[in-house]
Amino acid sequence: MEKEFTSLERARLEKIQRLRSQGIEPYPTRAQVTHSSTAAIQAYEDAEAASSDGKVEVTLAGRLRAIRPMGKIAFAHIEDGAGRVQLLFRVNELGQEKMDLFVREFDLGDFIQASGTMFRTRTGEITLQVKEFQMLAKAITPLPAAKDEVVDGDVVRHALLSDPETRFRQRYADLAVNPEVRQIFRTRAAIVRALRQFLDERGFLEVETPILQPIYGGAAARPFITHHNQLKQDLYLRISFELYLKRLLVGGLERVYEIGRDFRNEGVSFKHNPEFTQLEFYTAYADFESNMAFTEEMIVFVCEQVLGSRVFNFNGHEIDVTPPWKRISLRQALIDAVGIDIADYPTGESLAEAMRLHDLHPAAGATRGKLIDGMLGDYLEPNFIQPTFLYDYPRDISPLAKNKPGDPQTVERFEGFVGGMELCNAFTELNDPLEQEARFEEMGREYSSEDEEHHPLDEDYIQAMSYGMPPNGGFGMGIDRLTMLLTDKHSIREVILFPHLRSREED
RNA sequence: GGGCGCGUAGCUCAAUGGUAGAGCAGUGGCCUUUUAAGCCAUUGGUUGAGGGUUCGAGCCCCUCCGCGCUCACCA
Repeated sequence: MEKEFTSLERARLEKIQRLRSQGIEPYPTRAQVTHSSTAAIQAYEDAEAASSDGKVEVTLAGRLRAIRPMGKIAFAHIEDGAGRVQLLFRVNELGQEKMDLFVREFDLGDFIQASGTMFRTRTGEITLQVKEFQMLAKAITPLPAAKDEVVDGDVVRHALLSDPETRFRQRYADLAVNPEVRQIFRTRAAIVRALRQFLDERGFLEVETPILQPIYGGAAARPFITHHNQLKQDLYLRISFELYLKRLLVGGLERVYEIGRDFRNEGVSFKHNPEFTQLEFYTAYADFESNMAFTEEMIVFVCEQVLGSRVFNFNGHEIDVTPPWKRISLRQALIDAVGIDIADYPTGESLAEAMRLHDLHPAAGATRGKLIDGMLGDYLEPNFIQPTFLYDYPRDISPLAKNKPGDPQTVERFEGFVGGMELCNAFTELNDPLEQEARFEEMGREYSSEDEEHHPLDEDYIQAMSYGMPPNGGFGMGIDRLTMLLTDKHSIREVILFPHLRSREED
């Protein structure tokens, strides 16, 4: 397919030709940089404070974000990873030929390098007086942004790229013109770093387990299927790490965690992307109860590391993660919210009938657990704005969790909610191999084999458990959603660098 | 998958069914401390794609593509 250039791009291609005809390489191999933009400004301020006469000589590099030619002089701003700094080009300093070169052939978006002396302009802005400059990389396509304005020291961008489709399809352009987008991903990295530090300091071992799996499991989700050609074997992209991580407990690794990608072949929404990042950890001799306190401690640690605060704003709410978080049983929460005591309805049929009496609409053919889960999502989750642990879940939607003693319908499990979203999910892990096998078979009966959430029986997992698995508590949390909370973004696409979009048809 | 909305210049946006426009960017010119610099001139469009109605369609109708919101779905 022949690439078609716009008139703006053709103008810049002609500039490349002109540069080359003058013996100037528009994409030189190397740059020499002595200071970042902010470091150069700092160096000048330091020299000023010391009232030294020593001139601050620097070589800076960055992307041209503003040019203001005024005849015999021209002001420009370049932006680098640290910030932005003004450049002053003067014909007296450079000569007419170099001045013309800059004004005629350099464009917004080009990467350039400039050397000279730092000084302060009449308006007080610390600026590089340019003695030498060169092109580092010519931009052919103009950046999708208008010029910047500086108001009281703050950069105000006009006509900034806002079309979500372009922003996500051409995330590089979004990042290039929207600095706050870059900040989201710095925050995201800081969150992951804080989680690792927290777990590493507590004796956890970070591990990696298979992404390509012969049997998927550990969650109720439809998998992506792929194929190994040479082995002639279908494989699944993992939907969770759970079953592999717990195998490691059998092997004597008592505290393990993994941060990585899960893949679920389901609909996309503001809080669902087909691939997303998950943290899971498993702790021998822990249980769901101790995991609640551990979760509170971990989230507080992350917030303090990343935000320097336990309080943040999300979607117009001030959220405070200071422990203890609200704790309420799923049963009690549903009594409060919809007036149904699930303990009174031991079967799916009776619960569905009760829901109809309360003018709710039970999904046809759903199991008791799925009905409860449905009410949870509709009537509980959106209202859990402040951090809340919901605990004691129905057994039939939790096939890997251990029974609550004395209550055969309920398992020791909790989910943590913040900002009206499920953030994490944890339970006391089932470690009885015979019961685990029975649970898988139970699932097999209740969910038809056509059901997308049908759980395949992982015999090797049973085999592992039969060697003896220490009692343990497991935990899973969506990193994307935690990032949404800490950056006050309300769509998962904002916190994923390259979110999934439908392919565009070539024409 | 259903419903609602959106798609116009590189970006942000206008345009009762009646000649497709503005700001910024671009191009040419003036301009030696500006900062969305300013001033003068000027280029730029298959209005997402295709079909239909009409004397005439960016606008009305149909199909398709993409995006958003929402519902369904989602341990």
